[in-house]
Amino acid sequence: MNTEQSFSYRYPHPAVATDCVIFGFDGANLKVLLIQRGIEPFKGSWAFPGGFLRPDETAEACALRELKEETNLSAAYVEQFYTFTDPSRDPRERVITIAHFALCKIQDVQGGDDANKAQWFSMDNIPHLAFDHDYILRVALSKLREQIHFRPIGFELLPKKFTMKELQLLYEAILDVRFDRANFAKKMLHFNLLTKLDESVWPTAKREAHLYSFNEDSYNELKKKGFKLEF
Amino acid sequence: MNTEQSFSYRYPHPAVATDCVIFGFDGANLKVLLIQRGIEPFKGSWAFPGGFLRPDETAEACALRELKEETNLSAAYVEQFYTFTDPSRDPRERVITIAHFALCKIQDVQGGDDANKAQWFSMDNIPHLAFDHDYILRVALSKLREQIHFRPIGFELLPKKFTMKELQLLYEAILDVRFDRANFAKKMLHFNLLTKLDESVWPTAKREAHLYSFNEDSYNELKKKGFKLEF
DNA sequence: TCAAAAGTGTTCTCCCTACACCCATGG
DNA sequence: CCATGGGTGTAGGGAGAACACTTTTGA
Repeated sequence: MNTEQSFSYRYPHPAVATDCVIFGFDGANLKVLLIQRGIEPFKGSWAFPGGFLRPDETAEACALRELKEETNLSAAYVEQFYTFTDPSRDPRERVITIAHFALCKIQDVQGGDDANKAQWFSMDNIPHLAFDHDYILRVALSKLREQIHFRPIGFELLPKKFTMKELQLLYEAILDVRFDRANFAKKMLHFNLLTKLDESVWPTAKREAHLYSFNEDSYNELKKKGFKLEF
Repeated sequence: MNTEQSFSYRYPHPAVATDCVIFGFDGANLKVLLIQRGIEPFKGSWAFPGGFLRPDETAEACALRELKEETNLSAAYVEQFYTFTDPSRDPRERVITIAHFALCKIQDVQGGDDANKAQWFSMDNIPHLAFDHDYILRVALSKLREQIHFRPIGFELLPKKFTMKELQLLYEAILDVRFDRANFAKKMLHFNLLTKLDESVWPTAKREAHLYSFNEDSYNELKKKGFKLEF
């Protein structure tokens, strides 16, 4: 480090913010929660919830706080994925943003939306976003796709109990692929991450389907040994 | 975004820096290039090269500039991997650092080291580092291990021409595993990323070994279709 | 002459793939 | 009674793990 400059750092400090790309899953499509901006710049445009870093909080704490303030979500899984530093990405002054993605069970957020004009959008129907948020979204999705190979974070998007079909639709939506029904189930059950419950449901019609839940203990076991989810 | 605060952002802005974890490979061990600090705080301790973000440069440009200034390296592969924001990570004032890792061919850097007291350290023999750089190094290594599954960035650490043995040792060093010689070669050749050259060398002793080079064209082909390197 | 390094081949096993088949239900 | 969706089984192919064999050289 060029330590002479450390104390007498003569350049103006940029503002530092965090943004939160919130993913959800409605049973068929991957969704993103957006907020409509009330003031300039980009008034009326949709954007990710976010805000400025306070003196005593980490980026993650900031992201969680903004999440709570703007969407009433609290316990979602949050992970920092990239910091965007283009000098002209904010027209007012220089703002760098530490971007996070959050995964949440979509049913939790139904309700307290109206105040902030928050709304879920399907990934294939996203409006043009404020600032460089279009770009940020693309990066977020590609990082989510990478991460899903190392941790079963997909489960954060599902309710506690879910059918094999729902799980498959989720992975298909995230990775934008199609799987063979039978083989997907076999592969998933191999990992020993799922607990087959005694309950079952009639999801849409026709036949009943078993319910599964995610087994956190098995996951912690697997983590120690190291493992990879392959798709 | 809480836009009321955007203009009249009343909190002091933290200083923003970049740090560069520089990985190299000497044919046997994974190495990290460290710089000995000349002034307080942590005077005499080893740390990563890094410095403060200037008003008109991106984080990546800053990382490349610091790399050049402090180690004379220029064309290494650089990738941002995490931003560290703990409020007390710098004892002087609040500094957040956008951390990058750089991969470079170790032979390129031999030479212009002395001025800055730069030195290569083996991963299994790292001294206690300044600031939170011990922690940053652990994160850097784990991100490097993740990335190596999606892009063949390992080749950035090898000279233009290399033997299969060297390639294997590199992957073994990065992932800290052992591979079967025959199976590793078969797997690598399957990807079609390597060009077998007509030349060969006597690496250490005993028998001659074929030389290979990394085939960028095949890699770009593969990227379009999407692929995974599995180990 | 022997050990080490490089190149090559072989076998076994397991898992992924691609289907096929059954069952239960609602229309 | 038939289309649909859930559950399960199976044959084939391919890839990885383990290991054996050969060749060439330096000590």
